[in-house]
Amino acid sequence: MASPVRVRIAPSPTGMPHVGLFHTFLYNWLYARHTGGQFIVRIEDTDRARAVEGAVEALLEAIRWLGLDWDEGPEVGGPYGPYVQSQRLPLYREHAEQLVAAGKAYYCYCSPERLAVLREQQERAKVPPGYDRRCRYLAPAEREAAAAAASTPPVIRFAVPLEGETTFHDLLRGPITWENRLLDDFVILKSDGYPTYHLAHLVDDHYMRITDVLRGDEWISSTPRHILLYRAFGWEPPRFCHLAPLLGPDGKKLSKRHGATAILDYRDAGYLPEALVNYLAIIGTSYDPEGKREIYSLPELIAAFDLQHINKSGAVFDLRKLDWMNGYYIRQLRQDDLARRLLPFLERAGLQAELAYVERLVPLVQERLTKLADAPALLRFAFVDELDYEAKNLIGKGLTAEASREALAAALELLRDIPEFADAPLEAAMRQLADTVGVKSGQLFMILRWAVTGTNVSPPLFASMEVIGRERTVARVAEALRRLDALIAERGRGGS
RNA sequence: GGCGCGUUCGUCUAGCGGCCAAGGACACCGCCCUCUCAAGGCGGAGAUCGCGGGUUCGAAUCCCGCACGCGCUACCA
Repeated sequence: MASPVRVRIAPSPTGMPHVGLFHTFLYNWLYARHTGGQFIVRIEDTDRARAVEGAVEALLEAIRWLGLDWDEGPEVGGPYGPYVQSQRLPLYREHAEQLVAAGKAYYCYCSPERLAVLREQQERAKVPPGYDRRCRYLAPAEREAAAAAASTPPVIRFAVPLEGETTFHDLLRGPITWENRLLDDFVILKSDGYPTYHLAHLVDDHYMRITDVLRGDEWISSTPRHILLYRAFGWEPPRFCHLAPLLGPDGKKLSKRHGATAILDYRDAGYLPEALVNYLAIIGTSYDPEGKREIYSLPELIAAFDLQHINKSGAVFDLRKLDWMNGYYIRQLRQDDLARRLLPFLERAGLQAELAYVERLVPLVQERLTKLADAPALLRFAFVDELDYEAKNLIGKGLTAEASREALAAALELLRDIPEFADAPLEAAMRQLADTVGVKSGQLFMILRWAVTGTNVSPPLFASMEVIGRERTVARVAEALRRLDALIAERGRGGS
């Protein structure tokens, strides 16, 4: 390759960074890493009306959380900075005026009101909407009069060639041709002095030496304008690759109304960054020539990434597959690693614990978790002694209250006396006890499950007992016995 | 309306003229394992490759129409 690949992601800070952005982010990033090129982050904050406080910070935080990075951009700087467009304003004005001086752009004094009326008329007349180029043909005297009459500063519009067509080559889709007459004279510098995307991204891409633009396919129809602008400046355009969007379940472009789309929400819900990266990377493309493998570490993704295998059509973001993948990644984690990651989720649920204790809990839940945030519900019993359940649950399925009580009482004895209070011996002893008492082991176990964990869905019973220890187990079973006795007594008195 | 892009199981994908009466993954169903829930193992159902024409000995793969979906059509990106 002639020169190293330089790609960029150029988000506008108008909200919390979401999965769609990171899908595009990842493709750019992987492309840069695969080719040994550079990856740049540039903040496109030229829309002052839609700016959102904290969006840039959230973006950088999300990048770091996912385990990704950037070579040039905010915080790290670089040779072509600044990397925030609002800090480059003079550059854009200068270039817009340069085009005006060359007769390739012009000041437009039309008011928003006139433009609105114009658009309305065009809609009614069913003609393609677009600026009617009134200011393009103003004589010098008329221009002065218009300038004097205008209440706001003029915008600068690009003078699109009236005839001919513009073609560009898309890396994914081949040549795409547009008739110039379909393009109107778009604004490149707004009246507030800020550039529009069309001007700003292009000037920056040029000076930042961007070689490849991988962006959403909603930009396809704007690309001919960009090509025209590059030509007007006499610059060589970069290569373009327009990516299909991520879709919601309804087949429309993924957006907030589809539910959780902010990357950091996924972090807070207990998704692992490596799982999210893997899923985001895999969706819309493929890495395996056999078409079978889907689990890839970041280094493996970098090695396997290939522009040629990106799909041209939009892909539905499937939460269920992400869930599966997240659970898979959780299962692969080392115990101490999972424990460390679980800590904040337990804490947030009000379950305080030492890392060492959580490490002992991990084997109980590791293969049962889809998300880290699922852990507190499953492990609550290991932190809290007051269990909230109804006494009638202590009556075994198909058993009488009395028979259940007898089994529970016998189990309590056993728990007090058993020499080794551990998983295997406990299970063996309890099976034997069930036999001698005359209940099925499954019946006994469920009674004990309620007694010890307060639910009917829990981690394996005896391993759970071992972890919370003899003392707490015995106390809970004793408490269960009291509740069952109370229930039996109440029934004896004629209660239901 | 105009212009553009797209179209393989419910979803993500493999496929780049014969190896495809279309393979894998998620989800779903069944069986096994099993102290509940999971995990795991095995198996099943699921796409006449949007439709219609061509080209070819042969098309999911090439060409042309049509349909449908999505996108753009702002002093938003």
